[in-house]
Amino acid sequence: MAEDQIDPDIASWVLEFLIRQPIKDSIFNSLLRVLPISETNYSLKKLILLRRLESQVPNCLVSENVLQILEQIYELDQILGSKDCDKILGTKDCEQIVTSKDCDQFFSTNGCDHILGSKDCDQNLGSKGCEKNLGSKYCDRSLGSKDCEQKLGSKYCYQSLASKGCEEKLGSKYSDNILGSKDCCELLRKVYCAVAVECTVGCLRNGDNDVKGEFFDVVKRVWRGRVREMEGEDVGLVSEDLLEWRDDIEAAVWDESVCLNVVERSKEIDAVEAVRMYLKEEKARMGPSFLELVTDTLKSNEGGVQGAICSRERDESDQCRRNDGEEPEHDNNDRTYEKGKAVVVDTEKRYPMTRRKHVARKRSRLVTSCSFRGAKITDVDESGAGPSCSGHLPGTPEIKRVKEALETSRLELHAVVKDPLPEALLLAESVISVSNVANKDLGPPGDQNLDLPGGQNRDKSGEANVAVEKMDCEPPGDQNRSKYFGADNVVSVQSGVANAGNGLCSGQINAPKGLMERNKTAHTFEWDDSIDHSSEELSDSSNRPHLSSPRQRRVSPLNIYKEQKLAKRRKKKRWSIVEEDTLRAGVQKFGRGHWKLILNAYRDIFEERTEVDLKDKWRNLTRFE
DNA sequence: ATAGGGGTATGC
DNA sequence: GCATACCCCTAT
Repeated sequence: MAEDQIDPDIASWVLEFLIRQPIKDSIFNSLLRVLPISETNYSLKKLILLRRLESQVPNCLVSENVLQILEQIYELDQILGSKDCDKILGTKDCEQIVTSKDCDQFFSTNGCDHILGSKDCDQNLGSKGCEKNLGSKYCDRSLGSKDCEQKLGSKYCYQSLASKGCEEKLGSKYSDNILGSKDCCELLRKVYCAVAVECTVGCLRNGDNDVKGEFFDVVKRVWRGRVREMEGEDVGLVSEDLLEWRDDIEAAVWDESVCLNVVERSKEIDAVEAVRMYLKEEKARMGPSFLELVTDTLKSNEGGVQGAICSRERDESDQCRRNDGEEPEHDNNDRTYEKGKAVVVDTEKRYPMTRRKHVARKRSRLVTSCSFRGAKITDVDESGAGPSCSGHLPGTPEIKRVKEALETSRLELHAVVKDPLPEALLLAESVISVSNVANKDLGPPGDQNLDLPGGQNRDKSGEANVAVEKMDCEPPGDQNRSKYFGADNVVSVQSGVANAGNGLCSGQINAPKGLMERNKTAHTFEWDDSIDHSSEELSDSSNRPHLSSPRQRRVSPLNIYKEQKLAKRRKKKRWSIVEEDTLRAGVQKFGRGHWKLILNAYRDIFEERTEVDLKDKWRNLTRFE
């Protein structure tokens, strides 16, 4: 793992938690950009796709975009459902899933311009810089198998990443929850069929002048394109129903009576409802987020942590440690450990957690100081803890502290909702903080400081420096967001966020924001490790873990001039086929001239486009017609 | 928010 | 130089 990055697992926990919350898509996009997500975290990717899917539903936006999402979900299901993860991780399948295209979607390299604070990425940091920070290079560097093996050792890889013994490690319950089941695949097929039909026949019902032309275009794109391609590749998403509809629709292209019949039959299909049902099913299967599970477990089981820790005391086996080569080879009673080294708590032994045991293990070895891509998330409570660990067995007070810290952070997360992004980071930090409490109090570290060997990068001041600026408030993606994933499971904490979110953004346009939309006001600043020791004035009076204000990178007047000059004009970006098709579909659905509506409806497709761009492009597309 | 004119970059 | 695509400005 690179030194200056937050632990990808922590990032994924945060995202996994927030994805179930009614947070605006734009904010979530920002999170996706700043948090390092493992390329192999397929379940999280699936959650992201499900959220994208859900953001389409409330506005009845059954478009080809929905088909694309469903196809991606299916691909992820295939990977998640595979028993031989080794095969997946190194194969073409994997590459297909984690291609640069996906990186664009998940990490939004375009948004990188914004995050890095300039309008011309090439000029200031270059596309290389973007890739380093967010793109595939970054992923490769921090999570790629080669690096992973070097840094973490194969054993750790085996534990952390989806591995051959996936089912064994994760437990059957977890597998059942996360991995795609046959039932769900069947449901997915039905949804796909319904959406494909709706996409096609919908334009016949709702279209205006050039109904037949548009219908034929959709037939070409969906049925002769997508469906035929899938059929050729024997993709399981293709059902018999789908093929029957394909035949009927093809016939409808040439035969008016068949066309009328198809339109009539299609009325029996409610694609939006089908998507809703599918989402409901998936939500029910996935259950609560890991963080909620942890807090619930801590609340319900007094002896959970203690048991785990005791277990650790007893079981000092190497499998609990990271075998990363940087780990000093001394036993747990060695008092010479540096502060910041993390203790390993084998949560699997006693922790009553039935799912994600692999991450539960990782949770317990969180570092005292964690970097966050140029920003640092550091230990908050340094008081009273010396450089070395006490080495004593944990007592009830320590357990209480762990629990209270986590619970307090959880409540604060929901109480302060003006800025969800820092909240997410706060949550991540709180997890780290809780871990720190355990680390300091629960004995010597058997594990290593994961990211900061020797503790060199630690901020001794105890402040948490996260270079993320507060973002503005944008309209909620949808009022129906109160029905987010896992709503049943997060009743106690969700309402606050939902209300506050709606309150903050009330009165604004209730247009759906694409999940991958970049936030125009969000930006981060480059961290300069060499200077910062000016934390005193930034320290928060509150006891909770806090995030300090970002510090802006110094920019020379020459560069400022360059930026201003370059800011005058965006970088030219060619329209993709998908964008063009989506624009056509949007015009067909909403009508020409409703550019803002179309943009909002397909925000994730029209990344970086404005309504004017859409208008101009339509002008170009129709210029010679 | 949208429409239309015009500037600029790019490819031929 | 021309055509085209993309982008920006401005009037409505």
